Amino acid sequence: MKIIFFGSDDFAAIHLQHLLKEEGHDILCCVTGPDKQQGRGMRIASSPIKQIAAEHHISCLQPLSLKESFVADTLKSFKADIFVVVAYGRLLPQAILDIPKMLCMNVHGSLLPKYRGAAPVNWAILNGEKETGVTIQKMAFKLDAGDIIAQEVISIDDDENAAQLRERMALAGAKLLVKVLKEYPLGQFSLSPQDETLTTWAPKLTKEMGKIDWGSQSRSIMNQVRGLQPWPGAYTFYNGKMLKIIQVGTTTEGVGNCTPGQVVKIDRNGFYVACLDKCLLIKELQPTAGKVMHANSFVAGYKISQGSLLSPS
RNA sequence: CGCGGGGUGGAGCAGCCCGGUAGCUCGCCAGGCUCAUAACCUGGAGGUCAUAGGUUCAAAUCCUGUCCCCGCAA
Repeated sequence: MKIIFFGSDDFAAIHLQHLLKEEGHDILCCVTGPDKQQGRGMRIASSPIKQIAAEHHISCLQPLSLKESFVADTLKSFKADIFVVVAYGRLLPQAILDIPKMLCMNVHGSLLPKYRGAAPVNWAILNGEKETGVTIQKMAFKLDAGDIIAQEVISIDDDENAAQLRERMALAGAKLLVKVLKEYPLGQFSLSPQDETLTTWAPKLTKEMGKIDWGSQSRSIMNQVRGLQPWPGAYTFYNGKMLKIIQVGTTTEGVGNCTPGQVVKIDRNGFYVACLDKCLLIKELQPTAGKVMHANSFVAGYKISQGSLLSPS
């Protein structure tokens, strides 16, 4: 099939790679966001999609906006069968959606109509879901509201974080995508409309969401730590310095007379911090300017002891 | 040239400002105590102080260059 691929991040990259490996598909062009200055030193970085496209000698469009007039014209000139859109990061105008012969297809990281929006994987974990999934939809102009072509349920492991889950889902999504394209070579996809009444949203994450309130339930803090990986990460402060909390575990340890955020106990596994209901075991963290380290290393070097206080600022 | 932190035995840190003995918590090895232990006691091994040069009687420490790592911000 003649395909034009829209995407930007690593999640999209995995899908693109699977399509490239598959016989019978012709990736005519990739569309991704423009290069921008980013990262330490503000160097110019390009998306993983652009890099893969370059390796495979596929042309790459990086329009600032899809409304620029040359974009639609260029895309039309390829006479593609399908547009595949994965984590592209911006809405496709109707004028673009109408271009491909068959349709625009999107892989979304949730079981639509649940978790429509930018960060479905993170929100599933933040909300403590036990399972989520990937959905392939025929794109409509309304965000993530298209008819469903295929879905696959994926269970969420109890201490899996969003980065790990996302990687598994990218693989599952890529395989499902390849399968769907193979099953319907003529584009006669089965389409089932979404039940709008079941719609929930997964809006973009913010830095602010990462701030840990030790006065919350330990389970919800654990979900926060898991769900905000790798960005923005859950963080707290010790002696005025920010600590990113990378991995935690549940415990049965009570909080005693300790106030939320206080270190109740230290042992081989890490250190135990008082939350609202019980303690949370800190296993792995990262101080500012430091690398990710085991809690024990942190205790050794930063002189954490029973009664030390982690605070929200 | 976006802002900032850092590279010191296997791990994490202190020492640097104010040059002069290699320090702390832990791990590791050996021995001891104990019914027993992730506990406790004693002893031990292990470091070109990132790297190149400079200043000095003397540099982890002061000056200059280089490499590498990380946080913020975007």
